[in-house]
Amino acid sequence: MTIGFAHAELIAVLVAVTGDEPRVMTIRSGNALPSGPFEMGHRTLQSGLREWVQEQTEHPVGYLEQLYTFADRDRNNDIPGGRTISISYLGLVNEQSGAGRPGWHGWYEYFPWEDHRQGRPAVLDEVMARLRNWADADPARRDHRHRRADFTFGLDGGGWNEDLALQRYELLYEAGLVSEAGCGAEANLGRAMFADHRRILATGIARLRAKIKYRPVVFELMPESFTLLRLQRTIEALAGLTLHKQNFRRLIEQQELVEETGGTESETGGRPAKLFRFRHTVLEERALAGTKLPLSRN
Amino acid sequence: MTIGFAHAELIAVLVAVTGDEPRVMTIRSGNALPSGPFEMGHRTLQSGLREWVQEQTEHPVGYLEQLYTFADRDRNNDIPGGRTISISYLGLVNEQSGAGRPGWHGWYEYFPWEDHRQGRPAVLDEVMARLRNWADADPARRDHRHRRADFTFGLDGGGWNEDLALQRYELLYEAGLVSEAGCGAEANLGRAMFADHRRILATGIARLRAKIKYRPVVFELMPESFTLLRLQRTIEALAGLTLHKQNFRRLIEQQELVEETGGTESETGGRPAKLFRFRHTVLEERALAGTKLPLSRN
DNA sequence: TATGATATGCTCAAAGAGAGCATAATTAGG
DNA sequence: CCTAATTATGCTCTCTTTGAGCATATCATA
Repeated sequence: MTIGFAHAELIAVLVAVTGDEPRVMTIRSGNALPSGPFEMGHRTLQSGLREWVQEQTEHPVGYLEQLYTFADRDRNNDIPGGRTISISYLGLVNEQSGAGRPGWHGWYEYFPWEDHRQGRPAVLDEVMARLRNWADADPARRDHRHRRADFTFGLDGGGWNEDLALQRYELLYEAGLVSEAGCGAEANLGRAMFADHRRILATGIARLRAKIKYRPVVFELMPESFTLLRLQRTIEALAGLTLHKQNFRRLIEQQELVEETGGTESETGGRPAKLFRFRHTVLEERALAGTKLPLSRN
Repeated sequence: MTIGFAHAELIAVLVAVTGDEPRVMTIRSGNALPSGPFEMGHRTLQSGLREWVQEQTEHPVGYLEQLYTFADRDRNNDIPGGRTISISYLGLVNEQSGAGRPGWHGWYEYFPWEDHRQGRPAVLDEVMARLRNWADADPARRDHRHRRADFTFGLDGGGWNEDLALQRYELLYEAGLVSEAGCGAEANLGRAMFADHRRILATGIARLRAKIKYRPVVFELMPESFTLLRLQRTIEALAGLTLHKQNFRRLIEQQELVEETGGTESETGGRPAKLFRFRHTVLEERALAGTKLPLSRN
């Protein structure tokens, strides 16, 4: 069988949360995600990326997970005689290291419609208005487009679903409301990025938002010890939602994900909060994968 | 920045369920997964793969999802002057088309310990015994290994978790109990495959087992109309578990995934069963992504 | 000392999940 | 025709999980 040739490139979505803001590591003043060649010397993709990120950013990467591999013909950087295959990864960086340094930009700069922590963001009105225009522009697909818009943006009675970040970006792309899709910069919603990097970022956000619900990955973004409110704020930042405080504590405690360090923190302006640390042993203790199938016991 | 060169290859895990057995499309009498070059002519990876599979197998592929991209140095087929990047996909094929044709092999031929529909499979005793030996062989990591084995194989009180198929295979690989890891063929558990194809198959199985719980992908494996028991048996085949019949029906019905066709089927040996069909509109109706976060409404 | 703020404990109702009993509608066998 | 075996389908009951909110505790500060 014949073999195709291609150029291989790694792209990283590095995430940190500082000051209750989810951030992503960027280059070119926030216009692109860090990327680099896949070097032949490395044993695996994963180890190659890890080394390379460490060098370039001086931040140790905790959790690292493959996101997606792109090789579309219409991607930029197409070099004659071959194609570029981009393998993207999601990496989580501890809060401490990833602090206010340059290069870290807030997620919601790129996706202002994704942050619902202060209630429904105002941009959503504009977004929906323009989606309606787009839907109406094609009489044949009008209904389908309206339903799709309502569904992805939570107007169909189902409510806002934070996991649909990628679908939302893709819809806006299709509707020509982001400049990466070729519309003018003046028509662009959110901040644009180089090539398809904003799409890759959306992929990472969606993946992470889904993952924090069934795997204890948030702790990769936290310092060694933390208060429960700090943990809550971190998750809220990622999900773009606010959580019910008491129920959040109940959830964390009943899952036995954390244990008290014994210390307290009193910088909070109120009653001092107990400090907790992640129980690393849970990683080899439990599955945490909630089956929803109605099993029979026999 | 420099660019790495590589050979690109696509590998497909094509799944069908016939006669209550989950099957995978293979070549070389069941020793390898179908694979092929990534041709330059295609617009996207996905479309390229779809075309290629259609040609090679004459089966239309319904659902298609990227699994994982491998580029490890120690993979076979390494050609001097470059590396092979393998991009693997999971594809679902309708039962009808994928029927008893040659090339389709049952999953559990390769992973006999994964099928718990007839109760705990007998091989598990041997598997665990040999894992214990392996664990005891290294006094330093003994405890950790025992805990890991107990956990992945459900002996730690948590019970069997069907989603851990990949972790189980990886553990057996690490323990040298599969011939792909270099142990002799006589020591191998299950049926071996070429290179790392069995690992890729395990990845596909794990992904599919997890996915059927929150996305209505099973229907890609079903004929147009089917009875609820048929649907249940299909899911049971994939999960390697038996389900509680009445509760299964309740679940399906309350989610409004299906609607009656009006017809019935009486080949069942008992009371005739109503026929149902998948409500394709649910795909654009609901999210089906159950958030487990304790939201606050304000 | 009163006030504001956050931390933390607890309750109550509603929704969901697990298990199993009961009844219905067929076919196969006397 | 009658009976047993077999599968379909309806329904109940309990236990757990989730959603919401009240109440109390413990700090800093004006």
